[in-house]
Amino acid sequence: MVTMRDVAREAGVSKATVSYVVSGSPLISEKTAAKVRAAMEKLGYSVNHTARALSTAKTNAIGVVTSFFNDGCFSLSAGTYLYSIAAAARRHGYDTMLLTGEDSAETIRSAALSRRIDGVVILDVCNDDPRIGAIKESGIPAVLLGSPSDSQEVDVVDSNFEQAAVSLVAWLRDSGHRSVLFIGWPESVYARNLNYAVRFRKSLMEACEAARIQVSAIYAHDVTLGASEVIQRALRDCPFATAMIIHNDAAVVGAPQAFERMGVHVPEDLSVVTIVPEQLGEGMQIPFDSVRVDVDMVASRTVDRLIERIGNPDAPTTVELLDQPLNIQGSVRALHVG
Amino acid sequence: MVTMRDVAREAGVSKATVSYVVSGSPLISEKTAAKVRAAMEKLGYSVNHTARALSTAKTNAIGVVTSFFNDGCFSLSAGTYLYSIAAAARRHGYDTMLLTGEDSAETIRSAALSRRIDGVVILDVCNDDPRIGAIKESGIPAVLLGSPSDSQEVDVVDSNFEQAAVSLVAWLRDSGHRSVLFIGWPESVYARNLNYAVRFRKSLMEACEAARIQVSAIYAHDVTLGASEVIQRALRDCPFATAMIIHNDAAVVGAPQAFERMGVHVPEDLSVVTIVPEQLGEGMQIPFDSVRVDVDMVASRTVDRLIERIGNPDAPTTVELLDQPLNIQGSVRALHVG
DNA sequence: CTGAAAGCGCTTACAG
DNA sequence: CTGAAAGCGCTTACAG
Repeated sequence: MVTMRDVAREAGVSKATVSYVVSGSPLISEKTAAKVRAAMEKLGYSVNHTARALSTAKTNAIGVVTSFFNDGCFSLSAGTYLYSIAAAARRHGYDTMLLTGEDSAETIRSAALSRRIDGVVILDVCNDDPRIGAIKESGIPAVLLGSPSDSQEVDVVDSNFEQAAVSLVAWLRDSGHRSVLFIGWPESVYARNLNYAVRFRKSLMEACEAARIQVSAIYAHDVTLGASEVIQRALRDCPFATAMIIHNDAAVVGAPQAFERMGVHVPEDLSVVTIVPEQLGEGMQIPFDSVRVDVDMVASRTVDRLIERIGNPDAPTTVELLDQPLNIQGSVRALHVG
Repeated sequence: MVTMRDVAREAGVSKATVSYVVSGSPLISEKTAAKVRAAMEKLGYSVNHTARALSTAKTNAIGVVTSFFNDGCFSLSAGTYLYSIAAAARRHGYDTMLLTGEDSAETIRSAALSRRIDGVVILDVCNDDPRIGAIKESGIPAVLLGSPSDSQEVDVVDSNFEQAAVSLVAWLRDSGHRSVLFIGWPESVYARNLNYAVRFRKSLMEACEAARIQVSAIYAHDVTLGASEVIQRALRDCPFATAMIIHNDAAVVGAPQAFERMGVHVPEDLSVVTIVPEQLGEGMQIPFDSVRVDVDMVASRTVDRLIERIGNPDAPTTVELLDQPLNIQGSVRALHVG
């Protein structure tokens, strides 16, 4: 292994000078720097990350905690968030560590205590999430990608699911719809208090109430892609509904086939709106008017916030809910009010 | 931050003794060890991972390199592999670093050079994968989760796609089928030489030839879940085929709806077999006779192999292709030979 | 503008 | 069975 010592010797300077060149200090003359760079090049030197980390007390790595599963089934969008977070971290010069463990609160605690990471992003946040306690205890810089009812002074960045619900309801209301079906996640997701599910539903119900829209909620049995069953059930139970709001990635993906099978034409027979991760919408050509969650942007902002927090542990905490755009595709029909 | 010094002072012993206790050396008397443990407990000590890494020249972390995408669309199973790899690594006491970068060969090189990780797992391996060169150059311990045509003396662990193809063909042949449709990944996937796609197809074609089964291959336009289009096209083009082999996760997921829409009954009108990640099969209740790839087992074995390699860089390299079981669900009809 | 030196928090022969 | 000491490869005041 070639170290700074070797480079220093080769270039005829001291270790300190090499170090300054590596970190790009302007104090070093260009002439010396060139000499050092030549030596590094020649020897194939690369700074030892561990040694630097020990010296600076910074690992330049963040952790990301995710369960990967919701309700026992592999989450369709977990990978997307991971990817976007890792990419954003890299832009800041940080590596991303996958913090996967049985007991994720414990995982956070030990990662923090052993100083393996400088900060942590929490995904799939629930209300009363035990991981929040672990963060507070260990004092590790953290950002919740999710907005629990009580974030306990931990930074929050997330999509604005409240606004999303409001804008979808407004769109249906303005188009004259007065009776809608809500297709949700499995009940267990709400029971676990997963914040995005709970927040969207709550806001949706309130918006419908305010708009005097009648809602029937139907929940998927499980998180499967063949979720057409729930849609079928919904339409049977509520034949008078003129519109459907879907918040369930798998059901959104399965919906076009379900409609086709049942001979339901969108929007002639039924108007449909949804909320989905943008990547899902693109890749799968979701044909519904929908709020598109820009995962890359949300992840990016989350990492930005974490880096800021690492840099300034005492700054006041913030809650950022990012509005997501409504994408109109012609799946909502304007009803004649009569 | 509480260090070994603090613990040593508190317990009235030397740093060395504390270190031995932490690492569980049997040389320390139980009495002393108890004293030290009490001090650690009292002060809330936890070993500083970075310092240990510098001292031992081991990071206890592995990297995993994945593109997350195949053909521009988010891979349905990427997350599954990541999750299983991270879990397996954890069992060995290793952390998992997400190595995501534009130029993944370069990413590997720099991670290796800066000694951030002890070894690396490569996913989505292609024939002539440039990352293999980066591995050889940097000399970092590595395992390919995938089996390229030339693995250049790098360890390989993967599902046995050859055997999978053979067993699916045998099953169709024994059931009397003589003309089958093959639904593959988009052509771009084969063009990129993604090893699992290429290997499965090649083995399939050979097995069909040997069994005197006629094959028509149809490729998806893109990797979308609404891949029913390709199935529809296939059935139109080859109405005489009695069976279908699908190797394309998205198409497998979309197939039941596609059949339903087209009024095709399985297995009465058409026999169907597939190969899918087990997690997909479970979660999505794929109703087809299929080879189920046990991702967890493959990932686990991959990590085992990597840890062995890290422990013994000079051991001979191996290629492990793991047979996957055929799962019969009644989607193949026995034809009367006549 | 550059170098000598201390220090980051561990581990590990080695001596006792 | 335990401790003093060197060393891992960096960074960073500090002195010059």
